Amino acid sequence: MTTLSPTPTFLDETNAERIVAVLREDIVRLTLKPGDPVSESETALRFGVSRQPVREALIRLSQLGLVNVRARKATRVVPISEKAVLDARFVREALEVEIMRRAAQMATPGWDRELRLLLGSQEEAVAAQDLSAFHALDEAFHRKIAELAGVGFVWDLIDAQKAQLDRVRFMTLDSNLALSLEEHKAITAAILAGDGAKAEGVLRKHLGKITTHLATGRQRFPDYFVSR
Amino acid sequence: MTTLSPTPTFLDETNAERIVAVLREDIVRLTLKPGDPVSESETALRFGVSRQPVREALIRLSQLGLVNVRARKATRVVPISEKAVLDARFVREALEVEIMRRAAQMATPGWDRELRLLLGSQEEAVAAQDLSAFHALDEAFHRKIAELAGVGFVWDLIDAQKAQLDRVRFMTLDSNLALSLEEHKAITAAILAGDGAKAEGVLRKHLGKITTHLATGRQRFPDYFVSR
DNA sequence: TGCCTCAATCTGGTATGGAAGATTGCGGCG
DNA sequence: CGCCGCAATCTTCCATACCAGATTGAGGCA
Repeated sequence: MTTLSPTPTFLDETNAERIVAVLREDIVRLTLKPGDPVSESETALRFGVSRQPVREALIRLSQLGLVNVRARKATRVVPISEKAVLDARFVREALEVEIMRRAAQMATPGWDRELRLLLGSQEEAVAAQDLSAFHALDEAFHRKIAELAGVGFVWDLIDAQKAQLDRVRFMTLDSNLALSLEEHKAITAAILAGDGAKAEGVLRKHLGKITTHLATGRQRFPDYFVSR
Repeated sequence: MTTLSPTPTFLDETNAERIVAVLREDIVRLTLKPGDPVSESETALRFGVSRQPVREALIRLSQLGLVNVRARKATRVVPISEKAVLDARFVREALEVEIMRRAAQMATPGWDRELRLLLGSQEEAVAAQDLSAFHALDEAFHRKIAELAGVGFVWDLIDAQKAQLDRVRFMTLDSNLALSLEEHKAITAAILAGDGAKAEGVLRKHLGKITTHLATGRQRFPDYFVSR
């Protein structure tokens, strides 16, 4: 039974916001499976609140494309759609390519330390084969580059897209951490060298892996996908 | 007094959705000015509904970055922030550059007719100096390219960003329609010729105009902007 | 057996009232 | 005159009740 943290009442965080965070995690990690119904009243019971904050959380999640809310029809976790995933990839790639270009232009020697720090932590995660740690560090790495390039805001958008992509990633439990780390290193080197085109090329390949994950994921969990 | 269309009840469109559309337009067209309070109860009275659908509309608008909803503080139209506008431009440019590249790669002779049709309508709007018609056609043109490139979905994201940009545009009443039309023609030609780099170049310049609008807008309406 | 009908029960959308924190303005005091 | 405190009034957030359409399942009929 998930209950809302009664103690911290973190700043002014509202119930609805906490519910969004929990449900989003449930959906991305496939605890709530694609197609599962997410009833307002049941969810309200689960969190020990009324329907209202749940309802508002679902509105937010629907804007993230994670649930499908229609009048007088059951709200459901949206099935994974190949098109939606590829669209999300398109958006992420477009945004992050531009970030890479900008980062390569702006790079200063001072960046070296910050990036190598993150790469070091990734080394450890790879050595320990700690998937979830690496996943978190992966995100931190990409976000850090955006922040260094002065467009940290953009990462919030990418994060929204990533929800679609992460569901696929969690289906396949992408495990080639060493390769990802190598690509991160290549990206870092290209940026520090001011070679935007190189960074762009590596990034596109880096992100392209989602297509193979998509195929294997679809094979392993066909009923998580929208029929076509 | 704005009242909700009582007749159509368009499909299953909900009150909250209609309110979103109206308020968004009010904000983008500066009928609701940056900093203006948008009270739940007053807005409910205005639309002749209860506070609940208004509240949900405000949640959606806050996710679009148009209003600022905080617990127990007055909800207000977010002031225009130079950074937010430039961020929105960054996002739009990144996405649309990628669309242009893709469009140039995929272009077929069949596209010619569709695009020239829109350009023709724009000619008329320019001749009539009909700003709002041109504005609508401008959006239709960019959206059409995205659709032709098979990524119409992406335009929904751009549309969300455009809300920030359009507020500035409405402040300055950008009137150099002829120049915009010329750029549209250049973009069309580049795409049909398969010259992605050329299309990208023109587009970047096309979108770059926002910076001058930002300057003049800030000069004319300083109190619409966030202080810094 | 198979299908059709209808009622019980589900769904999300809306209305309303109350609660607690924020804001505001007035009145008293130094 | 200026400042402080408090009460009236605002705000959003949440709980509860009700509504109409959708779904479902059981029962009756052919």
